[in-house]
Amino acid sequence: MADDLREKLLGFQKDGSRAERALAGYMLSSLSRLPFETAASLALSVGVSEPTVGRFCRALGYHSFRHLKESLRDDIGDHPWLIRDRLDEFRQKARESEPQLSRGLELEIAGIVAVYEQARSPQWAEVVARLASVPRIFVAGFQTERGHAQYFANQLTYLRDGVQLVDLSAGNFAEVLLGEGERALVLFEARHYARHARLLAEAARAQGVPVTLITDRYCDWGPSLCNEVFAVATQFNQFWDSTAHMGCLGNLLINSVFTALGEGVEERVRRTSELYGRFTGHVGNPLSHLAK
Amino acid sequence: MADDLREKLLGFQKDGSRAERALAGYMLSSLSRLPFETAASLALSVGVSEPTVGRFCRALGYHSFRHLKESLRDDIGDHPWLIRDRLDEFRQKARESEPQLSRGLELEIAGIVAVYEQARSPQWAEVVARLASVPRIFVAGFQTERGHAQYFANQLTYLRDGVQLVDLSAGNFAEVLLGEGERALVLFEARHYARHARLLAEAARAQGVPVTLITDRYCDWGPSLCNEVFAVATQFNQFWDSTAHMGCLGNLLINSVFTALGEGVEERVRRTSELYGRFTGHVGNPLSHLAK
DNA sequence: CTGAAGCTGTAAGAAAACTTTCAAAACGTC
DNA sequence: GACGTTTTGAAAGTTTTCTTACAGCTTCAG
Repeated sequence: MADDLREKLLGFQKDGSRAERALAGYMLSSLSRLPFETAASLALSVGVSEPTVGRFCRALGYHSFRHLKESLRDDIGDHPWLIRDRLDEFRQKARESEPQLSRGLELEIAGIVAVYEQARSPQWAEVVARLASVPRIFVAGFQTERGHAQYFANQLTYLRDGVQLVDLSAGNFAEVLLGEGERALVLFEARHYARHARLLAEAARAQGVPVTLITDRYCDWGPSLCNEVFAVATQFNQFWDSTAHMGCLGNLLINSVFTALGEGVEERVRRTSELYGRFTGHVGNPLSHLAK
Repeated sequence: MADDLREKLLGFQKDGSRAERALAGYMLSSLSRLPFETAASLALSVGVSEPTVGRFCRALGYHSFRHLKESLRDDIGDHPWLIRDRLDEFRQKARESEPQLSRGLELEIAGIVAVYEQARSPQWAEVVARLASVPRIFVAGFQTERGHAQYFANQLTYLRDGVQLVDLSAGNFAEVLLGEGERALVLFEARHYARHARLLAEAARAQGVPVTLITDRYCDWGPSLCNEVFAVATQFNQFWDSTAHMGCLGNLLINSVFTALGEGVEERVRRTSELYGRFTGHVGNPLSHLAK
């Protein structure tokens, strides 16, 4: 839509009336500051009246200036992007028949970008260093997040020794809390299933075990109990929350650990995957695509 | 000043009251979307009341949420607010130090777009119709894909009766293959762990059970054995494949089924989530964000 | 268990943002 | 320059956003 918007603005800048040209020009030159503007502030800056701004927005195809801003939010717009054509096409086709799908896609992309942005934070570097060095790592997740924890633990096991998925069925967290030596805990948690995760985090903290939390944006206890908190987007214009992006983040984390571990790790990956092959019959080498 | 805000938020995130922690956390994790928010939209997202947002802003030293936004504009002038600009910035900054990260993000976005494209296919509509109508649904996944299967089955159980995760520990697939009545099978599979999945698909096909396969782009047996095949991207310039996007696809599928089921389903979701609450202590209603 | 302090939400009211109406100004056409 | 059309702004109205007042709830010390 921003793509759309930009082109329309350019059009008005050429062929519009006096006020329209002025507005279009100003908006084009300060697109990135638009979210902070209001119809009144724009009117003042450009030197037109407030109703004119409103009319202009309607001429652009929006309902109001508010609506224009709204549609700018999370809109990846006219970026010269790798898949731009496909994205454009999708959005165009979906906009009429399934607008909520198009909106969901935008939110999802924004979520992924946010994940990758976190991978460049200092926090991230700390966790990676820890997961690459500490002798024992525990991974936990409850309810639907158990799947993420399991996936994460599995993958990490390919890279290094001493990774263990925390088992709730014992009814306690003895393995995490009573162990000896340096440890670290990685916790997957989402809003609706906080109880166990929180208890575990509290206990781990009390034991001096560093805790890394991967959660949604609504966790209110994470920062006070955990060493690092990474929040992923969970609302994609769907009927309820999805924690799928935790998988993306976890995966990216694994990848960083792989890089941090350096040389020797590839050998371990090969051996681990051989073992899997022997006992459960998988096919191929997970590193095969690197052998180019 | 923006760092000021950031630090204050971090402080509240740790030591604030319940509402303050929640607000601070949410605001920190979506700082770049803040200009698009309003006190009301924030309140809705975080699950607090509107006055609480106002009070919190005053505690942060601003006069109102409007005022906070206002000063954001001046203070972090060149922080990218539009997702397009954030992408730009990410690519630019990552290009020198972590080029593979930037490339990974591009691939990941392309993957998500591809997932959403599939949601508009005729195949998709067929699966959705089936999952909304058939009395019994079996979900299976092996190795790392078991997590996805479990997540999918859990979510689907919120919506309807008769969903069952296939258990491999029995050593056979009797529940799927010997049952009576109309059934459907949803299978999560990835390249390296194909054996079980393929056997199961073959057997199901022989029994006339329709099979929906969610897999990577390297599955060569899917189309000949399954009624529908959805392939997700799995290579994101990382040291090996990630099946995280299966979570996105599965989730989108669930959402379509939700829509297809129509009216009555919301009541079931509420009741299911009550049960979860009673037995495992989750917090809140997964549909709460729909209560507008 | 009790009471006080602090936190939070509801409901109603104030302020801001936006729209509508209408008349004046600008523009183009003859 | 006169006339009709289009564009624009002032003023008043509507909706949205934020604040205030107050009461219920939670928490925590005694």
